[in-house]
Amino acid sequence: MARGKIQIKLIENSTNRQVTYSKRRNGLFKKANELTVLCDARVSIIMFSSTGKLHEFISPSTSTKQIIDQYQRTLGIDIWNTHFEKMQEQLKHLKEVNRNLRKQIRQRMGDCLNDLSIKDLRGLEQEMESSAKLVRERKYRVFSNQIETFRKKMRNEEGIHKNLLHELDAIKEDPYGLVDNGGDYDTLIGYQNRGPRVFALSLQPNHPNLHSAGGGSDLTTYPLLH
Amino acid sequence: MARGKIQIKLIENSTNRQVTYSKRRNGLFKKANELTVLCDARVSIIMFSSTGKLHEFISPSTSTKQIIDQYQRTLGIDIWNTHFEKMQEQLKHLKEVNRNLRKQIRQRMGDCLNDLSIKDLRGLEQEMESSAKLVRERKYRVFSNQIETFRKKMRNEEGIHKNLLHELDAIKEDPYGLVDNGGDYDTLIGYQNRGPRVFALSLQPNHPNLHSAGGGSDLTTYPLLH
DNA sequence: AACTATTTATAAGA
DNA sequence: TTCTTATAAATAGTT
Repeated sequence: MARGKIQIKLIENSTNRQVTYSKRRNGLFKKANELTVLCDARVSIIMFSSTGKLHEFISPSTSTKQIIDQYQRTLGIDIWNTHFEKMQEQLKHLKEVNRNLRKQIRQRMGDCLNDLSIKDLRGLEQEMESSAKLVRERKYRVFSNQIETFRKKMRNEEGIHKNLLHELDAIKEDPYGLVDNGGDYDTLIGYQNRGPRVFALSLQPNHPNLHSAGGGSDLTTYPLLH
Repeated sequence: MARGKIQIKLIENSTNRQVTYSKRRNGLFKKANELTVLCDARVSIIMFSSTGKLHEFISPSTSTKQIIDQYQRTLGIDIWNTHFEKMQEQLKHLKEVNRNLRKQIRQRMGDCLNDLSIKDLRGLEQEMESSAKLVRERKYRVFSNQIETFRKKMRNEEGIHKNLLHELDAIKEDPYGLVDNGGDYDTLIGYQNRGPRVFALSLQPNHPNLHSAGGGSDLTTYPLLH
């Protein structure tokens, strides 16, 4: 429209086309903006170049989403709304279910009983009693399991303790038994090998180490005593 | 842009604004069309006038839905998805809450007790016992209310019954009393009016209708648990 | 990206 | 709304 009229048909020269696209795009957006301001309108322009590049204009007072939503509403079309509304319904439903669940719990806590008939109350009471029974049984079961486990541990520890006392007695009754063997290194070595047990005993005389029995760490004492 | 320069600001005169909107809209659409042809682009223009009227331009080779879909895809599917994903998260969260609520209820029904420690079990048991007490108390209360209401009704009916018997006796003692009254229908009518109550009593003597007392709904527990 | 001759859009009036 | 037209704005082709 300057330096010569052009026909409105595809610009063959790719570079020219690109340039014209850019110039006219700016022109279009400028016009759109002027229209927005002059006439208090809301305009959304979305365009893709032949190379697939996206450009958009949106009136400052709004957003593309708003425009498209309103567009849909105006045309009564449903592009995403089917999906969207389904989700909203699902949400609503879940909230309702949730509310009911909470109510149930409250009823099971002795609250919110006003809507219940005698029949309901009787049913609820009986159910709660039998449920409480189950809880109680479970409690006893867990409890007695623990007791049993503890007893086993105790018995085990008692055995260890008894053995240790026996060894201690043996040592006391023959305190010089080792000296009789004189300079025999073998025996000494043997003694040293057995030493740790004694040291363990004498170092922790008041610590029948209950923890070790479970297995685990102190592998020295436990295996030898059985 | 002719016959005088204008400032780009809202046109105060409503008629002028309307005219300008129309003219410039045409101009914009013409430009958009030229751009489409010259540069092989695809353009979507959606606009709303200040009065909410919708106008749209779409390049002949495509459709508004296509443009909008491509727009979404190009932007990384993220115009509605923010909203959308929020909803999904909310959904997920609600489902989780739901799951927990159901678990709580199951525990209160004596099920799913495996994860609970003795402490938990003890707490649950005590709570359930005190709750059961509340339910029981409520049951007694509703029940005794109903008994009381029923007694009142009974007393009332007994009174009516007694009166009727009296009347009957009176009639027996004076079997021709009616003749004395001659054609006076009042007595007869009075008797009939009170009749239905007697029928009601005699028809449901064994149905102290317990359910109806609760009034409300059976909104309770059970349907939700499955 | 800048320039500019020319075309096009359009404000105001009819 | 549409037409007219003087004038502002856009822009094709050039640098």
